[in-house]
Amino acid sequence: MSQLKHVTIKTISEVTKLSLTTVSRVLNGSAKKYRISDDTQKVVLEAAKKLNYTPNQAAVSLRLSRSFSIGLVVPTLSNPFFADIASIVSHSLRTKGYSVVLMDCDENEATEVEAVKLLAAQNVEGVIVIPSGIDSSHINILIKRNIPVVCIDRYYEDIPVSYVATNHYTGAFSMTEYLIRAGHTKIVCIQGSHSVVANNLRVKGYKDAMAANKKAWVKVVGNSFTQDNGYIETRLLIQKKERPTAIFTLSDTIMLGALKALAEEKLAIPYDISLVTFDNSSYLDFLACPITSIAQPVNDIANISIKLLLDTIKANANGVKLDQMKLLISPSTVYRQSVRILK
Amino acid sequence: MSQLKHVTIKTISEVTKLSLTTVSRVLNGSAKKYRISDDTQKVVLEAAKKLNYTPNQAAVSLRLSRSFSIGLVVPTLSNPFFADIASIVSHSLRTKGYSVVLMDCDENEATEVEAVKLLAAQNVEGVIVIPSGIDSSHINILIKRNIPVVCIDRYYEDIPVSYVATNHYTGAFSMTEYLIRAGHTKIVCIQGSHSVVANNLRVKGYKDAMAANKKAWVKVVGNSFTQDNGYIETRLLIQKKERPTAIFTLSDTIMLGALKALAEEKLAIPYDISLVTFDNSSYLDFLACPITSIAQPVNDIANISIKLLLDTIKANANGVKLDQMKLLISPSTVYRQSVRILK
DNA sequence: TATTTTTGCACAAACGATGTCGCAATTGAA
DNA sequence: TTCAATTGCGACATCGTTTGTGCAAAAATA
Repeated sequence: MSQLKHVTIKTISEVTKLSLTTVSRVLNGSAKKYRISDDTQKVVLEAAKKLNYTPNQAAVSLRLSRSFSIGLVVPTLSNPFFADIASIVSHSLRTKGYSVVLMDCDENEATEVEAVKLLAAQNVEGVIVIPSGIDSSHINILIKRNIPVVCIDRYYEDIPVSYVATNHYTGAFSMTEYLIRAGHTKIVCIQGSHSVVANNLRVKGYKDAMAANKKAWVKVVGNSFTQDNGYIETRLLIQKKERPTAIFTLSDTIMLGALKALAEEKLAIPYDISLVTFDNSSYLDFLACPITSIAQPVNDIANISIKLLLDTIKANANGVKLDQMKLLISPSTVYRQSVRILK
Repeated sequence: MSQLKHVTIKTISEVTKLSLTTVSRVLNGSAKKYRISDDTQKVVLEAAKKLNYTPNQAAVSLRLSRSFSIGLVVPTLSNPFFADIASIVSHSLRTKGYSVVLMDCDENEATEVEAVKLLAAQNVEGVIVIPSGIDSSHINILIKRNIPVVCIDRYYEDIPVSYVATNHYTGAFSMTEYLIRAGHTKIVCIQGSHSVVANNLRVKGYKDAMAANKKAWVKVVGNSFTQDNGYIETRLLIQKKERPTAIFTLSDTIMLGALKALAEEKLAIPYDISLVTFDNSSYLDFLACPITSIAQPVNDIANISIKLLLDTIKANANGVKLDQMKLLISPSTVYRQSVRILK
């Protein structure tokens, strides 16, 4: 069971009869700075290749006190929105020389606290977090250790971290206005969870748009981002005498439930009732009636977060403290055929 | 700009007037082994707490030559199947003391090779990889470095790594038999990419089931796991004189395309045509007609992979080489209302 | 030829934590 | 009182890198 010994610069040094120093300098690219001759460089490089050398990152990290890694904290990757962000973050950061330590928190706040502590102990150089909950105290662990943080989709009043999010408010506002311009007056909003800031902003956008257009028929129902919620609320809505002319579901999950309820009652979209939603899942195009939806700017959010984090890290390294940034990215609306034009 | 100095065991040693050795022993739990008195322990622990000490992982790694981290290589998290696996892997491994380094390869083989190299350099203790491509040479980098590997969903003939996958063959076979038992004879299979092993196994399952039941009308069309592919092939199929009675799409993406084509031609499921698929996305329940589907055993696959990897790591540490395992997990079928019973 | 300058490389000290040895002081036995 | 055993802790080397400093030999200048 020949335990194959690790190849280190020492190995190479012995093989090439050159000092550790020289080998190190060639291998980490500072050869010209220290005037290592081309011949010597060639010798080292060849030996390294032949021995299949890779530097020991732990040693490098220790010496340089840099980890070359960044933490990514997400509520759960089962949510496509978070998964898409994770996807972009992961391979974008890799091209910039960082590896990504993933922490899936299973939508559990306590788990998130643990995750953050672990990341702090690992000396990650920065953290992108999509918070699962309300509390912010764990983020302070990172702040105290001077680790740059960028939040996605949730804003903390009390701590100075940058954040970037969809502009839920304007998204919902403009979608509601679109319905109003199409002649709808009885527009119902089926919301998700009250404890989610994004939800409340969307609701506010809807309400403000209704108010701005002097619509009296303002109605918000529901309480969770689930298909069941959408199904139940829709069933209740359509069996009333005064049926809404349009339903605005605040997520695609809710929308699916609504769809099922409508199908059961043989109500056709958009003839019998109009339906719009938030999220723009890829399957919307392929439903019996393609559904008009607000699309979260996933790419922008991910890329801006990365840039923000990297800038903060760089500034930090130079002793500069960057101002907190609060970025709201406007979502786009994807118009399909689920809204009936009433006027 | 008071650069707050890192708190190390040295700091604690100075504060407590105890030696580095003693502090270290208390802090890493080997106090009783070295007979450190309770008083001393208390002193150290309190100092550590007050100073908010966390061990430097790089130093620990270097010293112990362990990284406490495991690599996870996925084609892309935009695919919910991979995202779900990543989700489970991430928080399950965390509870076992490992952190997960995520490598999203954007479905690009070259990127995957780079990702694997990076993981090797980081001395991860093991790697779970869902390969993007056919080639296996990069996996050898890990093998050579004695890093345990478990593959998901793809089997390499030429290298001794364990793998676990859905039993695509039996899944497709039994679904096809179900259609046959329901009286269907003209069953078309719309496949995904030929270069994906999973696809070919599913196709084989379909063909074998048809052959086993002496059905002459065997027909496989299509060439990619996309909605467009499903749409185009379905349009072609339904305008022929001899229209199939059932369509078996090999992924939900393909299914969505088929659905669109059927809706455009006002063909109702299951009255005019039956439709079954592979993947079981959560929205299948909420389509106009809920679609019968094969569900990949995501949880089992993820958990078994983890167990396999951890076992291999443990065995490796003891100098034992575990046998390669090849596990095929049978998928389940979720029966909904998209199949018409013809007899 | 003598002196300065440049070229090419090596020594040694870190980074933070762990583990092997060893030594003093305390306790117990004789 | 004496010697052995036990208790409680510290000095030091080490893991694999990087880097400031130093010092020969070669080249350039005088």
